[in-house]
Amino acid sequence: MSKIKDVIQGKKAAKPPAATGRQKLMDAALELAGTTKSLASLGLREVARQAGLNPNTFYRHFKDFDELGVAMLDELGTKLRKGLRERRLMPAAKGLRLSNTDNPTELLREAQSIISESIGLVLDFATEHEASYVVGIRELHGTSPVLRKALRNLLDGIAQDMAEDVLGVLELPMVRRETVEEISLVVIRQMTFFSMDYLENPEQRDQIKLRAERFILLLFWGAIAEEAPQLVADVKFTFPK
Amino acid sequence: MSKIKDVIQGKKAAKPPAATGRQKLMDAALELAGTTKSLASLGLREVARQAGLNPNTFYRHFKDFDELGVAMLDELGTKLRKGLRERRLMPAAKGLRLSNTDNPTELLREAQSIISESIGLVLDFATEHEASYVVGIRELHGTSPVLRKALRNLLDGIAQDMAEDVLGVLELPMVRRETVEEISLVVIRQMTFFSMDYLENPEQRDQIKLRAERFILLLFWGAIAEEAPQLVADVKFTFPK
DNA sequence: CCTTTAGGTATACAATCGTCTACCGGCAAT
DNA sequence: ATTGCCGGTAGACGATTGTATACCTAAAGG
Repeated sequence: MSKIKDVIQGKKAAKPPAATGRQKLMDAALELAGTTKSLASLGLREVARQAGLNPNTFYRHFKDFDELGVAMLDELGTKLRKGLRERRLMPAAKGLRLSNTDNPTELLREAQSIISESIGLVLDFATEHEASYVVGIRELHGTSPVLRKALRNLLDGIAQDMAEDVLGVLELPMVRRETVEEISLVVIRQMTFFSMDYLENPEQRDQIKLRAERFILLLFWGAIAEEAPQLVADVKFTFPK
Repeated sequence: MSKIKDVIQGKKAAKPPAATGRQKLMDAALELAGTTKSLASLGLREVARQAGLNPNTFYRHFKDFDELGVAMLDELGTKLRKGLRERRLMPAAKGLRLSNTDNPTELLREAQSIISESIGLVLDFATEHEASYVVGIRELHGTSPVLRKALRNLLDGIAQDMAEDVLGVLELPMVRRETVEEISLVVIRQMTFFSMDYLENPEQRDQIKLRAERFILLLFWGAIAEEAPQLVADVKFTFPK
């Protein structure tokens, strides 16, 4: 029972169920930015058209494109951090506290498996939310200072989470807190490269994932070697190849 | 003695001396992209105006914006790799071959100073060519597949250089070639982050540089610990703090 | 019941855009 | 001496852009 006007203008043709105009705009922007252009280079009319809305409606919800961008990245960040936080405590819930200094070899073997799992979580998330993910990484080095800062903060926050995980769950007793935080930061940043490779080369995913794991292990192994050299010599531990 | 037409249209007002139209366009694009927008979002007329040229002149030299971008990044890449290659062989020329396995402590101390120098080279380059550098990193994650691929190849090439440096000059006997190549790649990629931080936070440059050095040391230290654990325990070597 | 407000629409305007066609001077080669 | 191209300009085109003004409706609040 749609009115003539609606038919002419193609209204009410939203994709999923009903979505608030704001969300429609964000979805439209995501769709366009994911395939074609960068967020900052999108046209106001362009997104409005894609959303099936009047150009002016844009102003009702956002005044800038930066504002829209921040909202989008906000959504992305929330989803990501929630997703990671939800599952990251699983080892702790399982009562798995790896502070066993008696058998460091076994400790490291467990640590490796946890790292592998975490990497898997991130890569899975990237795969499932490819569009948002790519847009996010794009804006990380993009032209808008506002969005850049927002992305930096997101990554830093994730790095903090990771550091706390390592310190809390793994309880690596031989590595200083400061070092763990430093490692977490570079790991999270490096993951942007790994995950982009992962998305762009589906046929090499296993290998890329392995590389990422090896990278992290190298860092922690280096840290352990720095602060507890004797341990390294004693433990029999081979890297995955 | 400029003609009236020229005055009206503001011609002949090129900045440095005489530049071929092609170069003028590239400079103009760089100037605009460095401050305001992303390469892909630049307007043909916009750059032509900035270059003091007729819009149509653009077509004489490039057919795409991708083509202009490739040319610019080509220039950047050539400058960068040349600059690095010029100075990278200095240690070798000095006859400094660090394959002294008798005194690994001293070896590592030298290695550290070489790393520090190399990092300095990269950061200095970034500082001296800030505009081009930032644009390059921006396009590394940008929207144009062509430019992305070009940038990837550039980084990969630099990583290869670095790997050969490490293998040739340092001659770390205990680390496998494959590992060195892997480390070089992640180091070069991580340097994009470090160098952006470096440019954006001039007051923290010393600290950022130190972080970068520590990062690299961690990786190599980890690799050594992996493949020659006993060495780590024997050598007395403290990280810079 | 009246009024405000939030979300959406229609129309209009000046500016900018990419591109097409055509013209022009210099320089080199035939 | 003529031909042809290379780099540059001029002008015009239709399309698209961001924004301003004004109108509409449904819901909420008093």
